Amino acid sequence: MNARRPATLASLAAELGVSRTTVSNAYNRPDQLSPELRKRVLDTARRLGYPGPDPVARSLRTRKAGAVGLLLTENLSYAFRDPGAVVFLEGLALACEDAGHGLLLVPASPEREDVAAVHRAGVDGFVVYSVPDDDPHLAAVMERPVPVVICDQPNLESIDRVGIDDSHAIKTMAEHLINLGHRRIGVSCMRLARGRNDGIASVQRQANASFHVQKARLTALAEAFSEVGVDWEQVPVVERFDHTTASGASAVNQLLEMDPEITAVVCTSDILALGALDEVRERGRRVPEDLTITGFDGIVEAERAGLTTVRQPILEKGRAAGRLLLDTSEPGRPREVRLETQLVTGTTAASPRSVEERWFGF
Amino acid sequence: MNARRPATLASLAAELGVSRTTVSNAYNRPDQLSPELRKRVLDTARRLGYPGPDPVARSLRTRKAGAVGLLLTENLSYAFRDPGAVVFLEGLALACEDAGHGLLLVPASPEREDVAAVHRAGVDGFVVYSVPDDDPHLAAVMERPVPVVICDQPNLESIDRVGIDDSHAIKTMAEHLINLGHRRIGVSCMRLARGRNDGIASVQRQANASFHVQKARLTALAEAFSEVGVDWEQVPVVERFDHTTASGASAVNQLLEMDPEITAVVCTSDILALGALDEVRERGRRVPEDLTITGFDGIVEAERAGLTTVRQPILEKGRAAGRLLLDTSEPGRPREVRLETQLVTGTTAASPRSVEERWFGF
DNA sequence: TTGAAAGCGCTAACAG
DNA sequence: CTGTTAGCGCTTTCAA
Repeated sequence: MNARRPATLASLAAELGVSRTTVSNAYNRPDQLSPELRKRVLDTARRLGYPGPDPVARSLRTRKAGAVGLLLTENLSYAFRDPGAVVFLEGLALACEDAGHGLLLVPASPEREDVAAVHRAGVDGFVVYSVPDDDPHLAAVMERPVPVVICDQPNLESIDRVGIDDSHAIKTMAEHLINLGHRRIGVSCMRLARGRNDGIASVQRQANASFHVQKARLTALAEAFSEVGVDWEQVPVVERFDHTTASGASAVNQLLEMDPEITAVVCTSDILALGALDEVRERGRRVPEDLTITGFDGIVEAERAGLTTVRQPILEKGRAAGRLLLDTSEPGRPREVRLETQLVTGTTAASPRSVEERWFGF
Repeated sequence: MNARRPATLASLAAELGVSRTTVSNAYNRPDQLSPELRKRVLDTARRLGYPGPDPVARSLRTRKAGAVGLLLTENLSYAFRDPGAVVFLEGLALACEDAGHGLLLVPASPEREDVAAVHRAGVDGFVVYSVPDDDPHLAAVMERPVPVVICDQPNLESIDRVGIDDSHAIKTMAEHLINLGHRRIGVSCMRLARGRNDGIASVQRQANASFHVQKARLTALAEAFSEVGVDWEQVPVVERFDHTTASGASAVNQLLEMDPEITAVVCTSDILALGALDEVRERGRRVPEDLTITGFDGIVEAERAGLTTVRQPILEKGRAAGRLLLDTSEPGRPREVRLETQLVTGTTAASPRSVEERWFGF
């Protein structure tokens, strides 16, 4: 049992004294041969330990792998550590499941530039989840002669895409804060480029960001606040490479150091915001009384914490990406799915208190 | 760009006037040809839109897919909804990553018996995560001539395995409860067989359970409590098919209905326990004052809730499974990795109060 | 219903 | 350093 390379379709056919076609049909086209013969074939197969047609050989012949490849910026394992990514995966898995396809997670470390894994992947198409414009893995994916769907970023012409209107989404948040009276803010954002930079993100760096989504959000924030007279050049923006709550914590500290007078910290993700929230409270400041903190994504952890944030339908993004990829009818590519977002008014944003209030309490 | 089936290694070779070997070497053995020639090959490839060697054809030839398959009991998407499963996946992904292998999630619904996906999977081996003894998908996996590692269950001779000592683990919990003075308990457990059964699990059903892990835990509980004079036949045990907090909630209700006098509810998973915890508190009972509730697994949500539980190293299980599978040296199979567990004394278990105390408070 | 012929696209000896 | 020879194991017209 479980012997190596025991029998092939050909050897089975020989053993039975029938043609390979017949054996193949026994497995793939039951209606193409008599039930008795089929049974005989299958029985003999069992006896010989023939495990059925080799999937790789079959794939080569049929040009179908029955699997979807997923490429993401991060280490494979990261996908399971980030709540947003997990939900995206769930949605994608749902779509794959429906189509009877497997989901292949392609190992693509952001550090190591090992594109080989992309070349090795036996898949019928790729879903690319939120990678930078200049990602070499993405380039490798694009070379493969299979359909590709990109989620979130980058924003390539001629490629199917699913995402949200980041600019609009964060503007609803900006307006919310502006209406509350905030004019002096700080921004905590995610990685802006492939190179690690944990610190200030200059206006220059913001403009050159290779992560389209982050760039769009920063740009929209700048626009919205500029309109009410804020000089964006003066707004402290800090960037963190790792997407963790620890990053969120250190980022908020840096912001507060750069400008202790800020009344609100806008985070471009819930993870960063949750990290900031914990840190700030731990250091004795009250949220939202002393400081407003907002997030982006709408993950369940954020909801649980009462975070004021922007909710995007992450599960739907995954599902839509999978469907788009697996949809055989091709009604004019490139296609685009743009999902709706929604401002979630939690308990971490309030009007800034006047300086007197801050010093003297109520 | 992105044209269909544009060029093959052979056509490239013809175009260049060299042999296929040379082109192959250009990709796979850079040291086997002059840098100039290699460059010429690669340049021409780019010009012709040749995407590099076809991964499937290569796999067929080399008999390596560069991916490991994962089979689990549940729908693919479930894997991302269950915190324990997510952590397991993370560990497995870590191991795959290290080896540069992809991770293929094989769609295997517990309801639909579609084994085809297992046959289609182009992988170098399978990790099987916690499936019942009689799972048809498992049977299909076993037929494939590739290495297999089983995690948790079932407990097959001749197959590499990673798991914990379930019997010992839950006994530490049983002893803890017994020491606290509990003698009248109820048990909430997970699915015992492939068929859906949301309700009482008779002693008979417990004995016939096809999920080895659950069975081991129940058996060990029965032993431990029998030793102190408890008649296991009288202990209410309820089973839930879906592994959700909602199941945990309904299960605890059913237990309390069956025997309002129980002082502790032992759950065989943290998810069930957390569901029970919420439900019981919502209905006005205090935990642990009025009722003790315990879990199993040690997921972070449990820790956060202060659940008294048994922690098992889930991440390590995933990683160990991956390593075992990918470990090329084969020092005498079948091998087994047995991980340690640890009783976590949280705040949801305490000594049962006497009846008087219950009625009259302190 | 069954069989014969013709590759799918590639790599791995081995010989030059 | 380069080419020749032989398949990997299967499916699929097409004809019998």
